[in-house]
Amino acid sequence: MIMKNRNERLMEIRRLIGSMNISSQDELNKLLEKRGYELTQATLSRDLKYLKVAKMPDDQAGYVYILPDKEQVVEETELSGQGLSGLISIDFAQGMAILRTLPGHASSIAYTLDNLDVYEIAGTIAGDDTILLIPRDGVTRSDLVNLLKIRMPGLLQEPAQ
Amino acid sequence: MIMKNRNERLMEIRRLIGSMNISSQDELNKLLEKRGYELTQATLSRDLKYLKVAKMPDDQAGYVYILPDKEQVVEETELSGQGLSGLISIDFAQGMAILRTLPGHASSIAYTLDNLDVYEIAGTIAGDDTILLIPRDGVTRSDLVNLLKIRMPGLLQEPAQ
DNA sequence: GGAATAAATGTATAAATTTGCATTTCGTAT
DNA sequence: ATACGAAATGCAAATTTATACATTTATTCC
Repeated sequence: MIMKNRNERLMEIRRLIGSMNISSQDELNKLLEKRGYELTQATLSRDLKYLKVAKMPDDQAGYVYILPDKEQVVEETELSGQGLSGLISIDFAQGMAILRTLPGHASSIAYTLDNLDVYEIAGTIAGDDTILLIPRDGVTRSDLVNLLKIRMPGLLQEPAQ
Repeated sequence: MIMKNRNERLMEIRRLIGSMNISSQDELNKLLEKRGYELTQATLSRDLKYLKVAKMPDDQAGYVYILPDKEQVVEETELSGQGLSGLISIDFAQGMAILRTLPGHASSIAYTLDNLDVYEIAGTIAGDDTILLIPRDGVTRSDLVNLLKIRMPGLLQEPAQ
């Protein structure tokens, strides 16, 4: 049986937790099984620790898992202002993202992106008006686009597929 | 032995969790004991659920409890802009807080405060330029001042004690 | 006040999560 | 290819957390 790799699984876990209310590791594990992943609850516990997923009380479901939101904290402060306003577009090639920026803006934007400290971004390299963003394995285009949209609403235009 | 009441305990739990890294309910319970509270882990579990305290993985401590942060989410959007800019001052009397606002601003600010949906605020009543804010039992002045400071940095001047 | 009702808590137990240790898998260098 | 070290995982036990049920404590309504 072909075992999908860990990074794909981690991304799938993020997607699941981000898109629905999940109350226990067993519940999450069943969802993962349906998607072709096979693992024990112990591994799941470690995955959630790695992803910094928190379990929070919820009126409806009792308890739900939530993704870490350095996002809201860092983002609103660092990005909304002028932090990322020089960003022009995103494109994808060779499994990586190429961000175009205004001349001279690349390194500061890349710096900001690095400091988001999000799972999806493995690293960045900046030139003068271009940033090469290396996504972690398993991260899709739309994952990245969504990520960036959240952080710079209005600034980002959908890249041509 | 005089048992401090539940609300005081809940506030103390919030303070403890907000100010230090706590990794388990037993650990928290011991801290509470030192402060004169006596309760079982079961009650603590219920308290944490009531307070919507989440347990999140942490590089240092393994796991730590964190306070819910509707704050950052709601706040940045609803308040930073003009939502609370009409607020002038805070004062305290009879265990309640009296907020002064620009004329006509009271009810909209009170509405915003209500929708913060934070534990500390039991309720509000607004006139034209004054808001009566009823804190929950056990909530101190500085609790409230800190709460408001977080939401409207710069807008709030320390009230005369 | 006293009965009735609801809220809070304890006890004991079940459920859920974490972790030490052994094993397997994977990558890398020889 | 083989050997080595590191990373990932499973298994089982320990720890931690949640909850059903009973009891106590507080509140409300006559």
